[in-house]
Amino acid sequence: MYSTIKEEITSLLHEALLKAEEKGMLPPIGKSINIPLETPRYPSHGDLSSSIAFLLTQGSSARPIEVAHSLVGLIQIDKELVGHLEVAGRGFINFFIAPSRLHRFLREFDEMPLPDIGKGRRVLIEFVSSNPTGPLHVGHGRGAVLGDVLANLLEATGFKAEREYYINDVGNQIQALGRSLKARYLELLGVEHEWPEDGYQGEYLIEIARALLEERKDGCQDFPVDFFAEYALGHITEEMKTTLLNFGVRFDHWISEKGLYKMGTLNKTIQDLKERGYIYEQEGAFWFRASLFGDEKDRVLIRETGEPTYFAGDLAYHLNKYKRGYDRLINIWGQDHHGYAPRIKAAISAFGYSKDTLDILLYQMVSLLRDGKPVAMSTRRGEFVTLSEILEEVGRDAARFYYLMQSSRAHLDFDLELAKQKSTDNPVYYVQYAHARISSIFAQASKRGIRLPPAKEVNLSLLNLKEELEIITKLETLREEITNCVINYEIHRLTTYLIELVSKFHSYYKHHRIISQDLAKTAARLILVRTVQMTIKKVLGLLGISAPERM
RNA sequence: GCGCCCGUAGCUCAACUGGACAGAGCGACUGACUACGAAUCAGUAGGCCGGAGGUUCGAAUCCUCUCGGGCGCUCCA
Repeated sequence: MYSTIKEEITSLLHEALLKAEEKGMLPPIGKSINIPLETPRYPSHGDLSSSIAFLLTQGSSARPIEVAHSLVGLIQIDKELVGHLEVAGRGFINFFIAPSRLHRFLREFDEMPLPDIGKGRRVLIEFVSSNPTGPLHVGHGRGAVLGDVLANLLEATGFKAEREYYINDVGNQIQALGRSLKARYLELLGVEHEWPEDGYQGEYLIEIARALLEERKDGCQDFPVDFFAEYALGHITEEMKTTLLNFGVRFDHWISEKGLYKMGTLNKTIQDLKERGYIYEQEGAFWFRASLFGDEKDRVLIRETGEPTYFAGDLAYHLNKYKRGYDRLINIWGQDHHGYAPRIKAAISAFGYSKDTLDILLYQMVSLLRDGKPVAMSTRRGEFVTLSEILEEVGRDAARFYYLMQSSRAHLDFDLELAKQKSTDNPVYYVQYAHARISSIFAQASKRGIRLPPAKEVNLSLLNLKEELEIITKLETLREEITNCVINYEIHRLTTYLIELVSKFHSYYKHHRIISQDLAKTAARLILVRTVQMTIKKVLGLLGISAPERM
């Protein structure tokens, strides 16, 4: 099993700590102490730096710098790992990685899998799940990319991840959708009709009405609203599937709310809750005692009218997910649903599932900007730019990268002009360019009849320039970076990683020849840039973005 | 009114989850293509991390207050 440089140095520190405890130099702190070790901002502070001495002296009169020195005295330096180390500042311990350790990383790169974090555990990611009353727009795009990339990351790190879309195909808004389509249909026939008060005014319904007319001629005037609702739903979900596929997002399951009702899931769930004593009747409605489980108040499950609320269906749905045997559930929601989280968490704990098994990843709202000005959007009024239009205008790669560049916790301005610019304004091309550039180095090499031997047969110690060692160091941190992404759901870090890596490469390329008369050095450098290329490709792949050979 | 999130360079955003001197890109201004792709590189300018207190060896990061923006607070979904 491969261990990272960081893990290896951490264990050096760990051993030194144990020794110090044995010798009575330190009070026993317990072996479980979390040893801080991080990449410092400044290269002069080493490749990795630990502030452990500060931690150890907290609350005592001991001086960090002295503790640091004694610890350093106890560290068994492995010359193949650490070039040298020093105590600096007021007590930091700085490690400088031995070049030979970096060379070993390159040599073994091909056989190095990503860390197995999941160990085969099954995770269900539910995302997008937009109401099927109209086309997808920018906001849904953000959820779609986040969910898709998170699923990719989980799969790459040993989880068994499945993607799911929950279709809310019942309820008031679906009725409104049906009435709206019927109105449009009658309109096309020139029949006198009233426009429904809560109708959906978007153009898309006119198109769907035309399709219906084409298919069924004028025989549907007296059909019930349900018929029209069904027809509209079919069209809209098909459209959504197509858009998502164009965006590179594929779902394993499309779950219909109506389907769950038909299976009796809802009734069973409510019955079950009743037996557990978490339901009471008041003012003609049935309430769930959510406040017993951390929600701020109780919630209605069955309305006075006898109809279930959306929450009731969602509760049944979540229970259904658990019954399908997943170890962990992830829901990706827009920030506008955050108030809903305690409710659904209360529901699952009422059924005995730990709240920790459901992670709700919230992303902030997205505004669409054109010419620097926000574009107002409303599904109901039919004013919006669809995701499909954005994709057409910006392109899949650029759109995905744009979404992924910033933390999901921050509000996102999707600026159409910025996103589609083919310049360094748009880092996606900066990254892809590096990949294409390396391809062309290899084209050049083969034109000159150079063939690249396996890394094991190349003298990698010829890679001793500062820039070269920095690039390898950066390559080596990928595993850690990915681990952090998976654990903290901070996907935007991968785009930052790529930009940093690629910037080091471009600079190196500009200043040093890869292919030269010196065959041994050429081979070593080719191994280096090939590893850079493979890394770019790997990460872009996780982000669902192509890695072109030329552009 | 209550709750959640966000305020960092002119603009869009980072900052390894409490570490050492605050980091990129764009925009502005200089410079670099007769050897592997200039969608690139090298450099200059730009900051009271919204504000005020506090916690400690150390704060953009944690706590309190405050100002500004977003989103919630339905028998809507």
